[in-house]
Amino acid sequence: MRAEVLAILRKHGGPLSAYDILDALRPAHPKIAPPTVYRALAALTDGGDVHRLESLNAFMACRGQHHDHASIMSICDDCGSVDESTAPELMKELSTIAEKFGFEARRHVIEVHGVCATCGGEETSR
Amino acid sequence: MRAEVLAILRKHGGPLSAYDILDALRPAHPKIAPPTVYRALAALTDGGDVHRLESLNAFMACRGQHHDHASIMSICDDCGSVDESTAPELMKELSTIAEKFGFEARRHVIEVHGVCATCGGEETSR
DNA sequence: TTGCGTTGCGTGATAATGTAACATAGAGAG
DNA sequence: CTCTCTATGTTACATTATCACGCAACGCAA
Repeated sequence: MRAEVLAILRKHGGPLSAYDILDALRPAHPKIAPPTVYRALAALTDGGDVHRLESLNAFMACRGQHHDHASIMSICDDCGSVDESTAPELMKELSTIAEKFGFEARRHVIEVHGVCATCGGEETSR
Repeated sequence: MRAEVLAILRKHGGPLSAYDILDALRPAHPKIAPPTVYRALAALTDGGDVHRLESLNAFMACRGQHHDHASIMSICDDCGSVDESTAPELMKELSTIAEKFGFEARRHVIEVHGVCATCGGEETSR
């Protein structure tokens, strides 16, 4: 089941809601219900194969190889595309900031909303 | 209405769901419905008086003075407390990373889950 | 005054997202 | 075989969020 969910996410490329995935699974599994999908997604996100986009309530296959460190998700509010990038040193800074208050960081959620290159056109040279 | 919602959030101090707020408003407004609360929250988040915690589906009064730049929300997964901090230079870095792909950043969501000083200080394996 | 646009809110319905609780099925160890 | 563990199926429900419509209040200009 996890493999099927992962395949759907990879094939689609972009973010999908749990219920989009549910619909995609229905042809093959007519009787499928939400808990099955959520369980598969939980296992996949735990394993680092899938990211959850908290600000979209959606899920996306992790591109590239598994990394322990979290990713920066750049979300285009215009076309809905999402780009994944990493910046380990930035994560470290972030953890350090939290640690100043005795906070022990375990999971980073970093999502940047904006407009992607395609949608933004070409101006805005800063 | 916005003022009432803001007062409730400030008084509580921590994060509240929209429906928690709804319940808090019910004594004074017996006929209140979800759209009213969501409209007030939308206006308050737009104005920077309230933060939305995307990974909790909750809302929190902004502490300190209004800042244009986004905040880093440190969320304790144990006790639910949330600390707000800022790091403008880190935001800048983050925007810069996104800009490498031609992405124009407009809104940053940065939420760090972990264990706060109070909860982590004591040994607990609940 | 009247008319007009804007804004905020009420109302009812419904959509979208997520979980709890318990039942079932199959693999592997002893 | 039987026990146990894990994954999944199943039913029902809980939580979070939005849509569409209408109305009342306000400011403001003719």
